[in-house]
Amino acid sequence: MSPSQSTGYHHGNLRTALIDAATELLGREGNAALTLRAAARVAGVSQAAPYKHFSDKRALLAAVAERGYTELHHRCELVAGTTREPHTRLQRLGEAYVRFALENPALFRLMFSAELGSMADHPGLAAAAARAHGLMEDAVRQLVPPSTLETACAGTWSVVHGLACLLLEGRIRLPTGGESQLIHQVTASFVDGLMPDA
Amino acid sequence: MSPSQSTGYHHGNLRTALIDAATELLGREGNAALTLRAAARVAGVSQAAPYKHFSDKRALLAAVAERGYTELHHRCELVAGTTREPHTRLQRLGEAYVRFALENPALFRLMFSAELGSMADHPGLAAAAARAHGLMEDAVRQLVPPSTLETACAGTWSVVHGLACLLLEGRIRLPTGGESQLIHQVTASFVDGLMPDA
DNA sequence: GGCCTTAAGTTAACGCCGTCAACATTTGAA
DNA sequence: TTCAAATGTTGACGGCGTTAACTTAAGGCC
Repeated sequence: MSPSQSTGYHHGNLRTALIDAATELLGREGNAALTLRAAARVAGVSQAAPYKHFSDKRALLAAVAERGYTELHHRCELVAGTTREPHTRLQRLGEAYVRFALENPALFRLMFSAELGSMADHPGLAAAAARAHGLMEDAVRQLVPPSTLETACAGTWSVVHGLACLLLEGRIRLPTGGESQLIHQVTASFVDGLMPDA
Repeated sequence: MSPSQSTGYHHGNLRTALIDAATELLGREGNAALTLRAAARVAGVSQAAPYKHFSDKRALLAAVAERGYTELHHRCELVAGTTREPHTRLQRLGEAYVRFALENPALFRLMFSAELGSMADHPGLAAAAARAHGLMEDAVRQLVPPSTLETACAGTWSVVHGLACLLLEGRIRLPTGGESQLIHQVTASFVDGLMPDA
């Protein structure tokens, strides 16, 4: 019998079920609909049950965000694994980052929300975020001299993150060619600018 | 007698007082402390009074955000007015943007928060945001050919916005030299990369 | 100056939220 | 088998956004 089977009174795997429920609520109805009570309702337990598995609401949010970082990391790994050439690889990584954000708007917002509090309070979340970030750092390392690595890395992450945020909130007027082309052009021209001399 | 004088029962200028109160709460205690009831308490009126001036909480948030965009625009104007050389001007604009974000973290988050809903619901907010954005667009126009303006503009905004967000949420490990130097280097190297040929 | 519409306040209530204390049930190890 | 610990339940608290119903002050009109 799987550990996720319910036995009537005891749920079996409520922690995971709550993260599932929260993720679903976030994806389907947005951040405002993601409440502890709603997650409990979806999971079919009482309002206070989540407190046996999460110290407070932020702990559940952190678990959802952690799953988001893991998924982002997974997608980036796929892209990195199928692209050898360093410029192209970094550029595709950037595109994958932005695409992930646009496909999971509420989740992406949560992953960078101040609601989560300090990363220090959620070690698992910090680790998952660091793994995702590490992929990009590796790709940058193959393009720039070590002396400029930190700046180049911060710059790369900033462009893709900023582009994701601005598109997500509808702050950028889309040019002819649409979203995909803008993403391609912005990431491509940034990666070109990274090279010491063109 | 100024229109902001209270006459006992009637406040005199409650709308402005509520925006003041909300801005203060946001700055001193953060987003979570910014509630309609708290703003009303600070302004010294009852919990329902704000509804005579704002249709709902989001309308108050939009007014606060609008003020934020106006202040950001003001700061950027000062920088743009005192820097003639186009590269330097754009770079300083970027630095000013990031500095504004770091000095007003909660306000900056609100200005780009999905809580505000669509910009179409808040024309004043949209206009204030467009003015601030326009300054940057002008600076970019002096650096790149018209054919790449849109991409360059999106890229520029993305870097500075992304850098602001990541620093704000403590996601970037600070190199030796600290925040200011990182901001300077990232913006400078991006502006350098903008030029058609170095 | 008195009247009366209306803008701008008030109080009281509704349902929802996060959270906690007190209690109930199930599980598994001694 | 017994009993402690883990995992559930109910019911309550205060705070939130929001609304309805009521009260007060301001300002134009005769």
